[in-house]
Amino acid sequence: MSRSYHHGDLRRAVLRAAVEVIAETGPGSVSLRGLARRAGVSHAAPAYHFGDKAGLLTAVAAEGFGLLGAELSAARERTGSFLEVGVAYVRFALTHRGYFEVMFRPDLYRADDPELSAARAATAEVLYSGLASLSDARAGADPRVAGVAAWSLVHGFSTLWLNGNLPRFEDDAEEAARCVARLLFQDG
Amino acid sequence: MSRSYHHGDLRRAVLRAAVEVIAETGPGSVSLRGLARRAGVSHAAPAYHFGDKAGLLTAVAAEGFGLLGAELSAARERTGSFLEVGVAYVRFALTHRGYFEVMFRPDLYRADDPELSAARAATAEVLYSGLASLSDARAGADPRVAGVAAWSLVHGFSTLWLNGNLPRFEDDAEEAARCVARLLFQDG
DNA sequence: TGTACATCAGTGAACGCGCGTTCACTGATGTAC
DNA sequence: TGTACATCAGTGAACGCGCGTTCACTGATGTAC
Repeated sequence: MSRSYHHGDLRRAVLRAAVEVIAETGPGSVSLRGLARRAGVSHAAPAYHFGDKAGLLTAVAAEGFGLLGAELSAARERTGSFLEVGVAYVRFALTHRGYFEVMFRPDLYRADDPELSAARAATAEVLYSGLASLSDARAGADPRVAGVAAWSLVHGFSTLWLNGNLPRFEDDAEEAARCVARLLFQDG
Repeated sequence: MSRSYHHGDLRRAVLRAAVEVIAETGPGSVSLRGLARRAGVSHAAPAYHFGDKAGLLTAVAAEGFGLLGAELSAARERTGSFLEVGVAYVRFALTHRGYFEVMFRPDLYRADDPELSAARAATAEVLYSGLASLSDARAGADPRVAGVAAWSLVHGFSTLWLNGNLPRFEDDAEEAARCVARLLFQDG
């Protein structure tokens, strides 16, 4: 990538900086000037590209939903297990903290952005499509309720772990998540 | 309360303002000057009392853990049901958002503060003491794992609901939480 | 009961800082002829 | 192939703002005598 006047991929550079900063110190400490500094571009460049902070975080969230959807799909195809889809959700949260911390905070971005909405819906589809097998196992359970339960469990585990609230009874977060999820997803 | 030079209960006034602001716009938008304005005191007063923002949020978290512990205890004594303790957790999160949003973000406060640690430990005790009955029902489950599962479920539900991520398939969050939790806490 | 003094809670002016935003600009690239 | 011009990506100086912090201060309260 030439170090000329035109950066070439300023958008990527700023997004990368954003995800790094958010993973380190949370979305609250994102400033356009700070990202510009980290990405090595002029302080006005992020605003030039993304309009404002909400525009930037919208792009982060959209990209994050795309990545999450891909990882959940891959886990389902690789293992055929809904339990493992849940474990993949936790793994995503822990390894892509910079995305995860933004995605579920719609107050931080423009939730009606069409690109974001599409990515979000595609991800939800993956999550919910695995539910048929789960609710078969639990006779009579409303699949929507079962879906929210599954989502709540893996989401809660992820946020509690990320914020350092869980007793570290396992070094391995992924294995801990699997044990925990097994109590709800008994097909595992 | 006299409107004299000495406020009388400036500490309470600032804490109340903080909890209100956090419930409205999140902990990121707390500023000491903003709280002072809202509480009707001089801009330097919050720093005078709490030292800095972390000191203020430490006080918020400590008070929050005290309130949560009391509500969980009350729910257990009122109903004798671990399921209802979980529902009370969700109810607390939704009705005391200003506290809840701080309590599980130890990066925002001084987690080693003794008063806070005590309140936190007392709350954990209430949560975990109900686990014996739960793990009896699930033969062979490690009670620590069962505890983390229960906590993850109600915590995840609370945060997803608060941030507007759950499809509102029920108007009544508390009843929705009860349905969801029943899938894990089968004693309900 | 009255006076003097210390202490304590809170004030408000002043400071320097990083921020978002604006805007005239500049340099590279693409297109027409 | 060469020249002229338009467009587009990014710049950098300047602005006004709200913030946290400092510090000399003030006014109320408590204590000693």
